[in-house]
Amino acid sequence: MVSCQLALQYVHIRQCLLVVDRVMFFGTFQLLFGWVFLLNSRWEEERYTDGSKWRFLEHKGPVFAPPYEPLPNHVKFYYDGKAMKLSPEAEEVATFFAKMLDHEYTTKDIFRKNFFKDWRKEMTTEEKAKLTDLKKCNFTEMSEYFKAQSEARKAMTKEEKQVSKENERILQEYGFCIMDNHRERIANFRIEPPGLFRGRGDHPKMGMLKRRIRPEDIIVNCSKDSKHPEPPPGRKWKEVRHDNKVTWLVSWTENIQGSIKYIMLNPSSRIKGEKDWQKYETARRLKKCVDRIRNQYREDWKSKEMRIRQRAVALYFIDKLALRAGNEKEEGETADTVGCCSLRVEHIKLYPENDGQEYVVEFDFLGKDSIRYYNKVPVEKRVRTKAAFFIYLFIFCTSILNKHLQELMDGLTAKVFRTYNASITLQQQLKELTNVEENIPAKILSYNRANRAVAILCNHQRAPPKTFEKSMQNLQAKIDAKRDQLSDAKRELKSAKADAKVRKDEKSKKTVETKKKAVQRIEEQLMKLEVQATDREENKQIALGTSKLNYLDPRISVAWCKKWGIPVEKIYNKTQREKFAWAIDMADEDFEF
DNA sequence: GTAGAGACTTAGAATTCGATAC
DNA sequence: GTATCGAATTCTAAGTCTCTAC
Repeated sequence: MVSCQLALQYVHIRQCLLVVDRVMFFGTFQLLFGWVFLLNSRWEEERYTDGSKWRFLEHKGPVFAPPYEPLPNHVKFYYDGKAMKLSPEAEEVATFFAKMLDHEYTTKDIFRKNFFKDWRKEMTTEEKAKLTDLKKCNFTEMSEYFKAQSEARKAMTKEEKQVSKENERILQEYGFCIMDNHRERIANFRIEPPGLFRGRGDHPKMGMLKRRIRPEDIIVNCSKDSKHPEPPPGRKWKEVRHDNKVTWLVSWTENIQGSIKYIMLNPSSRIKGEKDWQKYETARRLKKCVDRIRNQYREDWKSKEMRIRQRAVALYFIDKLALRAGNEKEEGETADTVGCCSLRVEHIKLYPENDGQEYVVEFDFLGKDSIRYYNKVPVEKRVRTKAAFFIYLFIFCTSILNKHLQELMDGLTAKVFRTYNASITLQQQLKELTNVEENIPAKILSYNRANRAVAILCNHQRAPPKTFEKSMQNLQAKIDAKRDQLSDAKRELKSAKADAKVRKDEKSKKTVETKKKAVQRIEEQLMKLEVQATDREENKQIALGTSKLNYLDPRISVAWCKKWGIPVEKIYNKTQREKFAWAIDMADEDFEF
């Protein structure tokens, strides 16, 4: 606990020191406050005991999507083969569809149906009467126009620079806020532009119109004593709130699901960094009592109460397979996806014996983001018997499960098991796979393999990149060329050696040395390419970044780097290093998760 | 105890950036 | 200088979990 507090304090101190770096942007005023903040630690304690998340918050408000620009007259929309001028409202919605014309979405019935229904709401009475069949609508010319525009944008190098200057200006003006005397980066300061809703999987609402968000929809959150963000001229905010128990700066309600959207801080901010660190500390606490909890749920399999037996089986799956909790969802409102507690009978098959293994459970269901989870696992005999009850009779409620977990350990929820099992797997895999003899590229391949083991555990998949085959071919071509280069270099070395044997002079000896070095250099380059190819092939369908960013305690990776003298830059890019700054500064070689 | 709102994290796809080869 | 392609970044959907009102 003491070390946790020290670490937390350290993070705060580091944040204050960062103010020095930021003085270029922010001036000495900020620097001065940074140090006052550093010295006034009592202030900190107060913030953590009264439940507030901040003392002072000031920002400029959100950046709205640019207004709709009507299409030039020569770009036509056709209905039933005839050109037709649409009203601006209907035209805007039509452009959303036109921009997606090449996408598979526009071929799906639900998407088309939802789009057409919402599009008609934006039409004038005459348009409504005339446009009755989506099949007769021709958006090709619109689509071609947008494609040409995007090509032209790519070609304009100089003007592009103007755009990025403008982006930088907007970033500096709206992309930062002041929270407790620190200038913090805002994650998503731009309001989501209007468009067509793209749900994942078979989403019943795909294609619906995501309406334009106006200042009147926006709730702004800031300090009472701050300079409040101004709405655009002649407009009003929905509300200006001063709630320091929450971390969001701006919120609005979206029209598809009726859920609230937020503008929050960047992962590099103090508020997010501390939360992340706490998450890993909870997972480390689980490590200390996981044996007791595992014994307990094994014991519970024998319980006379079915409720307890089922709970124990669910927990076993969450622990062993890193399944998500699986909250209940409103039927028909979202894609049909499940997690552990919402599994249904059709998602599981039970085998007394399968492929030479006893008591096998086969899982086949769509999880978060409609990613398929398929796994066949041998389980303990009792589980198989209880699982039969579980899937027939029980749809377990996650809040009851979490309540039980809370009793087992303070702060324990189903999600903590995922964090714990992911991090401990990485630590074990790194120990197992890192070979002392290997050079840095080979060690990094081992590091990536350890990461992949975690990604497989957490079922982090991605669609193979469209350019995958081509990129593999390119890499293979490079490897072949390098191999040719190597055999040429070896041949040259051989002949230089023979030459030196005959001549026996200094010049030919030097030539041999130079040729030797060339061979070594090419061998190293070749190995690097081969490692890269292996890595890319193994990564084909695995979303490596997800586990790396959300489940793996960065101190494990940083400690591994320190142990093998590998620069942290080799495993974390700039953004990742900013997010994990707390860990990079703190972790040492002996860190044990 | 339960439903729903609210706040926050986790997630893969889409887009943009920038290094490299020519 | 430009084209290409992989990496980095952005975007926003889709989860988890807590809290509150009944």
